[in-house]
Amino acid sequence: METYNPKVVEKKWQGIWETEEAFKVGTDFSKPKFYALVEFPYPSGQGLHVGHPRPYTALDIISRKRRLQGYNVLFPMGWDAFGLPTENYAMKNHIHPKIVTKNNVGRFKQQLQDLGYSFDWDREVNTTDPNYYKWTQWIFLKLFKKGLAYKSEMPINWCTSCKVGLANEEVVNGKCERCGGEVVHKVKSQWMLKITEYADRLIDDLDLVDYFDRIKVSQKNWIGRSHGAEVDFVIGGTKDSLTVYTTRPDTLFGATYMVVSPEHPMIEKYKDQITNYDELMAYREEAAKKSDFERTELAKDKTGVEIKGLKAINPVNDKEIPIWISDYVLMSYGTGAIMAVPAHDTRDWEFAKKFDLPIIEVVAGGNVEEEAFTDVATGKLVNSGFLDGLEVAEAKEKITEFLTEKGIGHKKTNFKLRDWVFSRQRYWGEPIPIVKCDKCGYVPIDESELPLQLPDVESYEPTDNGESPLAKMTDWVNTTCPCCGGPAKRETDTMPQWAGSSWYFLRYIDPHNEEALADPEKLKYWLPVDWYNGGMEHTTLHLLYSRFWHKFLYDEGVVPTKEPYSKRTSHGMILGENGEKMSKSRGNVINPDDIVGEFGADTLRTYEMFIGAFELSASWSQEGVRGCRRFLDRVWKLSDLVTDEEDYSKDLEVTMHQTIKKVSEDFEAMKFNTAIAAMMSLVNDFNKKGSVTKGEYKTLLQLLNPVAPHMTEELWEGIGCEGRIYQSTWPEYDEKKTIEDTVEIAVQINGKTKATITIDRNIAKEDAIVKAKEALGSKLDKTIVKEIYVPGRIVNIVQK
RNA sequence: GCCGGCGUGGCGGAACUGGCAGACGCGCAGGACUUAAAAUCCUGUUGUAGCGAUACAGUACCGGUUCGAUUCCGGUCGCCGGCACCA
Repeated sequence: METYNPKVVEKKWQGIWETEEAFKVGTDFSKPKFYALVEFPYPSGQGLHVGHPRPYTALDIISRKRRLQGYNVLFPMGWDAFGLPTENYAMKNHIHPKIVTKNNVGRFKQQLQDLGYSFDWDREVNTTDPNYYKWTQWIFLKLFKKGLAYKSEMPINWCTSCKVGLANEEVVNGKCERCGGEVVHKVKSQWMLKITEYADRLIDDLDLVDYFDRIKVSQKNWIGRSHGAEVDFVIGGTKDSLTVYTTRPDTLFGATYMVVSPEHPMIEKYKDQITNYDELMAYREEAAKKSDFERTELAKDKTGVEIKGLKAINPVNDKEIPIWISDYVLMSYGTGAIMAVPAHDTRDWEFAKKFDLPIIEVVAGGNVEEEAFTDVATGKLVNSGFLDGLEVAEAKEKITEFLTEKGIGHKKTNFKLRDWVFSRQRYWGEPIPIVKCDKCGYVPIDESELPLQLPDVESYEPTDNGESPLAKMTDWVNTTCPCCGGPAKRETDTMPQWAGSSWYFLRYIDPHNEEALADPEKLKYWLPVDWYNGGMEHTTLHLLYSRFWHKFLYDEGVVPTKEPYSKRTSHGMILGENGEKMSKSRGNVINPDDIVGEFGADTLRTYEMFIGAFELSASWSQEGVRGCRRFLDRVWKLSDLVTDEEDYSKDLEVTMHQTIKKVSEDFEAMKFNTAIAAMMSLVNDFNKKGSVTKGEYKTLLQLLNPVAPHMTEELWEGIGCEGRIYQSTWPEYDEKKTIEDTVEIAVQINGKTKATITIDRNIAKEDAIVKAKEALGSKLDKTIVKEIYVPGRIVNIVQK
């Protein structure tokens, strides 16, 4: 055969696959299904990054294998195309974001097609397509009608550079995740989604799914569920009480003061009784000025002011204790107030030391003068009246019962998770389908009016007062109230980028349906997604948001499953040759087009799978790419050594069965690197032997096909096989034939290998020991204490 | 600080439930082919000593369990990722 020319081969087969509709999703619902999903890309102006093909190739391999195994496979692709960079580019170059998106999508699509992925392109979706975002808006209306979308005046994270409100998740170290600009607090009326309503289920239902452990752990930490109690402290001289949340009700006897957040409403309420109100206000103002970043930066140095004129009463011992304000207590968590137990909480301890407040030990086991004793596993209660002598866990139970009986407290679960800030003061996003009427308030538009299309505007610049560019479109903004028919104004904020990506996997199932988000019968067949792979960076945001929406749609009867994805895996990043993250400024960017041009798509695919453990990050190596091309060249050249024999040759039969087993299992476990290594070994075996039977070669081509689909199709045809390799059946192995009859095992003395022997696999222990002793000969020179034989593995003689 | 992960040749990385450490690839060295180079093919390649068979050491470090530890346990150091005053 002539030399391997990927340029010709790859174009040829991409054309054939398209003509033959090779990867069109099957409609026979009696067949088993497999839904493989990769995160759809944001079509940026830079084109495909060399990191994209890693997860795409991985699931392309799984998908191609599943097709050969007889499944209906849904492996779709689309575009998460709303977003800031497009809008920024549009602003700078005065091109409509629609056009920018179209161009970028065109480029991305061509690049993906050049890589030979088996996507069914008839199911392509685009979040910016009105026929798509119609349903994003439809879901929003459902949320609104259920009271899960609400408007709230609240301090939001405001990026001073992008002039846009950000979700908590978009703020990294007090900076804007996108532009690195300073983030400050700004009070604005925002649309919020009540994800907190689903907090428990988002944790508990993780038991129903198969996710990488670290993904489950991150989700749990992010939701941050904690169990404790709320306790009421009476404010001295009033009938009112101050409620705190604590996870350590057992330490109640050690509460020597209280702290409330600087924004706590009780300060206003008791303004008249407070003698140092001005001082408190000054402190509050200082705290408000600090950005979140500064607040955490200065975490170690506690500040605060005592509220003079008010005291609280510790409900268990009736002691009068002071109340302080400090910015280490957050208004947004718990009740905005805490009971301080300096002996057993590190922050309270630091605060007490600084302001010289009493520290009372109530759990024995540490030295509370030196540091807070926070261990809950070992200590016993002291100085705690009826709790004395109990373990922490018992004391918690007992005190909570006591508080409940007395009506001054109760069990309480809290979450770190906050509601989702859903508004963006931006143009390039889904319009929120709500109008505001002075009489009727916020009114949803009628479903029949969907999609509510984005109007064309003159300028995409956000306004300085923080309003969306849409606000300037008075023709669009002024409308009538769907409820009373009076004059009303449209909502001008748009949805965040996370909206469209929260349900896109549903639309792939029935992308052209005009009557519904998707046909229920189809949803029933295809859901849940069997295997979803995506980046670790999306575990706390996208993954959580889409699980939330899915659960909501489940409650609404729209989707048939509680969870959207039954399995979730994550890939590692691809770094530059110097081991650093690829970036223009570091000058270490690899362009996938260049690799495809020089070596071919099959080589790029093979290399990215061979580069290292799939879930770990890996550095690029141009030499490594060359090595993979060499491997493919060797497979190619092997076609000259193919004999007519359809069976496996006797001497390689075991190796063949072993390799099929290894590759089949390793693909499933995403151990692509070792699967490829096994195929390289097999090729080395063929070359050593100088020939390969047609049967052996066909199997090799089928095993390699998911990784290098173009080349294997060409060779399949080249050696005169029937049909296409994509229509063939995944090779089977016989477990019995993966085991050699004879095996070479190690012979050890005291655990150190001294010789090897070749024995029959089923040899009796006695015979194995005899053979081993023969092999050791004079090395056995002491008294034998023990003889160990692990069948098929090792003989170990212990001598003294 | 807390949570998660990792530490193996010159490099990327293998090693099933504790059983011959270093598969496979890269690089390097030597050889074949060539006028020559590239490409390709063959041989070697953890370190130390030895011509050699071989011996000893060796999976971040210290210790433990075991006939036997890269794997399990305790401690130390280092790197990466996430969260970060969440009461």
